[in-house]
Amino acid sequence: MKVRLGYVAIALNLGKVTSSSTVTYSRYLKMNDNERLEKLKEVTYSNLQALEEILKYNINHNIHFYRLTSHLIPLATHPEVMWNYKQYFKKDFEHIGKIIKSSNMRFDCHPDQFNVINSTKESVVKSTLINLNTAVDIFELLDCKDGKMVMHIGGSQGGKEESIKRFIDNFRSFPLRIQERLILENDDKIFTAKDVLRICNEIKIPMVLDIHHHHCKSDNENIGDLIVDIFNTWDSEKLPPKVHFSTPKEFENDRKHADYINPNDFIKFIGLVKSKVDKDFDVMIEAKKKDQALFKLIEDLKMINKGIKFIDDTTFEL
DNA sequence: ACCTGTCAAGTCTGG
DNA sequence: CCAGACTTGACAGGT
Repeated sequence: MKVRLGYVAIALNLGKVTSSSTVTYSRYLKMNDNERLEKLKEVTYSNLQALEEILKYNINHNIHFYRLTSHLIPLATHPEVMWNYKQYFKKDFEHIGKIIKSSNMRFDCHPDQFNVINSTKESVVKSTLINLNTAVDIFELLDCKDGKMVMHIGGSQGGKEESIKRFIDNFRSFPLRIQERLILENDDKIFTAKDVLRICNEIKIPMVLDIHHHHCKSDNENIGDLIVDIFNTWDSEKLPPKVHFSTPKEFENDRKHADYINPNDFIKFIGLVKSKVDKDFDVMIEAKKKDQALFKLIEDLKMINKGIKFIDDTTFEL
């Protein structure tokens, strides 16, 4: 059984390099027409350069998967701006797309929490649709066919059952290009792993298990009973199942992420999975120290050993 | 150089 | 019905 490790969005080892620079709308309003377009292009260019640098860093460190920032293109979906970034950066996207493809890197994104598929407000669902379409546009510009969007179910207005029904109805009303790229994750407040599994089975899309969220909100469900079915939601996918792992900051079930990963908890979890299912899978490390936390975990795992055998920088077998 | 408040976007709670 | 919490990084403006 092979397990690969990855991290989220920001490479701290690269210092100030960021692919999430922004132009805020209030800042934008203070500029004249020329300055506006110049600024948007300048920031976008710098974000794309940074993304390329981060991807090369990932490749150099044998990191096989990565989550793209949701701030790559400033104001791309703002209703009063909606500028045509595609027209200016087609070549740059193509170039970066080739880097991703040549390294065979798994490449996902996680639209921000104000995207709510099951919102009771039509305006929110509408802007969510715009944002998700833009995320798909970016995948397509990168020619990234396997890129997925990780989302939560959303709010619970009118009760959980009603909210689930709203989610499924709205999901089915979305264009296929979005449906095909959506994958769903259990959250830390409302929808448990079992809830999300049920939804994923009904609409036939893969589920990402977030084990930290599960500890925050589980309704006493036992993850060992669910893990086989969760992994099975990936059966018709090219990519292996994906799991998010983080260590709580202050106390057990603290929703905030700690700087680093507790290696013993990590080993315990991996052991639990192994006892239930024999499938390769990917673990996304979500920690404040990002890539540094990933590398520290790897060092810790090598030290503790416990039958974990690394077969490349970020992949181990057990 | 360092610190602080603000930023397009949602949801939920509690007054 | 409204204010504040939740929560994250970037950035502008102040010291």
